[in-house]
Amino acid sequence: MDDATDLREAGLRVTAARLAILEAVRAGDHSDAEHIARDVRAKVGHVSTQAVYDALHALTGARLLRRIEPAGSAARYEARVGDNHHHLVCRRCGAVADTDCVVGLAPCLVPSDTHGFTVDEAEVVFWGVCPQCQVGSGDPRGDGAAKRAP
Amino acid sequence: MDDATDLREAGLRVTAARLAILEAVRAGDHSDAEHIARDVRAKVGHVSTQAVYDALHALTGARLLRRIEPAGSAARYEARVGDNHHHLVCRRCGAVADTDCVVGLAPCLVPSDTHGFTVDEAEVVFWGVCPQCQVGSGDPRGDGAAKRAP
DNA sequence: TCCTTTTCTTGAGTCACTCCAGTTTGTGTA
DNA sequence: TACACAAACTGGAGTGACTCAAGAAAAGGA
Repeated sequence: MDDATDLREAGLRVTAARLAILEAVRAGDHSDAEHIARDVRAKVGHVSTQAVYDALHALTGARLLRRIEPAGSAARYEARVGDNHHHLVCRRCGAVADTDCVVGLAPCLVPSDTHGFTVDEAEVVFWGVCPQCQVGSGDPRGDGAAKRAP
Repeated sequence: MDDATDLREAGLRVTAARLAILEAVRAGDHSDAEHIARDVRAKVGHVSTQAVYDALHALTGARLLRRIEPAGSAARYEARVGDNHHHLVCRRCGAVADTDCVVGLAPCLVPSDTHGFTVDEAEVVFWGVCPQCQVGSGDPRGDGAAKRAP
């Protein structure tokens, strides 16, 4: 798969910044905007934070990236799109891991009572403690699920 | 059930503000902090925003309230605690509705691969469109999820 | 190569909290 | 009832994560 082609097919222009963002998201593991911006800058030099947000929005809109937002932390981005998978989030350090959908198709679950809503997606977040934090048993970063410390 | 007793049992002091907050959360349907603060002020006169946040934290910590945070909107609070239910969220106006858990006990789902995480809760959010928004097909101006544009 | 449209930059602004230090108040004890 | 003290509250400042706006730069079709 070629990023430039993907961008063009989505009707977006191909720029070094976007290519770098796509690459950074793929390399990073559910990175947040700040993290991605840092990676991109390391690759292509100066890129403004706003440009990163803008690109992230465009890429998310074009379904080239997926945005997830676990409660209590900033938005994260991942390159795994097109399938309907869910996430494991660590309550202590905020680490995120993918886990496959139990059912396969969205919405993979049906609520017991829809209250008249037309449901098109079921988002499942599994809260728990990651292996690293289990080992370090104490709170490795104090701040709970807040800001993420890799 | 008596709110004052609940507070005392949780080791919290009983104040007019806290009682009003509990009542406001119960009356409102998944209100956010701003909303709750307004209701509380209407009831007991002046209460600072910080006092509201502080009380909301204390009450959430004491399991008298539950905090939910749908992506893209501010934290909401609800008084239904103790059971493991899930939420329906409207993509247009941000309205939130409860739906019972299909299983009953947390975690009601088990991920296909835990990646070593010890999972204690599965949070399920069903995204869709509420009845009002289906009818008005535009944005009805729900009290809203604030910033989520259609 | 030119021109249009999209992207990016700089800078200011907003929202939803959080932190801090000092004051007030609810409660258990005397 | 009075008192002491920790919990609760106040006002103000600060922070992180974005969002908005306007002008400059770059991509890509003609």
